[in-house]
Amino acid sequence: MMVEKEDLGLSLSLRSSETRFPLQLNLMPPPPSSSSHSHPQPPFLKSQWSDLLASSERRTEGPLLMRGIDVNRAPAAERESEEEAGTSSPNSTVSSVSGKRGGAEEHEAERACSRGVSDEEEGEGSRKKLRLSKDQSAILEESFKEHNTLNPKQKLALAKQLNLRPRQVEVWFQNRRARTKLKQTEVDCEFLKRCCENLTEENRRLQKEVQELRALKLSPQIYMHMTPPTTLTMCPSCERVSNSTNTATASAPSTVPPPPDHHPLLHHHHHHHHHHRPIPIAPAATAATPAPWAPIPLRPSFLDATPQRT
DNA sequence: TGTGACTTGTTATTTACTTCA
DNA sequence: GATGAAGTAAATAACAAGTCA
Repeated sequence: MMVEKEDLGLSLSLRSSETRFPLQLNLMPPPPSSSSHSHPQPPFLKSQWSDLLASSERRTEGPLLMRGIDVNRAPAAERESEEEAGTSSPNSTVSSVSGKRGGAEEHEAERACSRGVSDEEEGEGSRKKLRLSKDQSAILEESFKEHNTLNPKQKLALAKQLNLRPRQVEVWFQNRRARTKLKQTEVDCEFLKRCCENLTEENRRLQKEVQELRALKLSPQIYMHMTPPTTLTMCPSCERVSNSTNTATASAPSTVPPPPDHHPLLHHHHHHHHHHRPIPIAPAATAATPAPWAPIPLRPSFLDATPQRT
């Protein structure tokens, strides 16, 4: 299933109700919908669909309302049939006809039904569109906020409530999911761009700082005034001097002058529980030893790739 | 431009059938 | 030969992605 395909890790949060926190990437698979995926919908009875087809055919005989809500309004008998079919033992997967499901016919029937007009009336290749009323849209939106997928029962109930065909409700939800996902992808993309910019700036700043520190450490004046790191060190907190090679400490206040150029970042703050350890002022990284502050690439590679849909 | 409807491809599930111990 | 488990192909539904109008 597609949902599983998106579980590769960068699946985006596509729920409109989750856009209140649009920067969140949904790395988890969506909750298993209660749709009939795991419990396939029982086939509609052929007789019922024959009736639907017949009623659909009959509609073409009378005057047609091609626009507005009337186009969507299914005959009462049809709606009844749909509801009956949908609510009859949804977990029953046994087909009475030699194990084959009548799905293709049902699908075809529903599609024919969903057109609202006959093929003759429709003309070649034209797509008749309805426009949902505000109320219908609002109810659909509300329902979508609650659950962005519909199980057959919900679909039928909603269709009945809205005087729409189940197929229309289904299409609306499919379109809604797709467009929500698109918007969410755009939002996430914007967020990632901003993240990248921030990180780039941060990286630039840190690299500059590293360069300054290197310059300070390499500066000969500093070394002239600095005690070798293996001899005497002083804890800046308690001003005790210790020898790095032996642990004997001088209780007297240190007479070692502080380095003239005391950069705060060179100063390793010592807490009292380890204040007698020497301050490790390491020599500058040589060419042989790679610097631990190897620059981070300014631009993550994943942002070079344009966001593409799978 | 927004959106309802459609087509196409993918995936999961069910069922019938076959093979084998 | 009968039987049950395991494997497989076909049919189907639901969905995403893309497109049309």
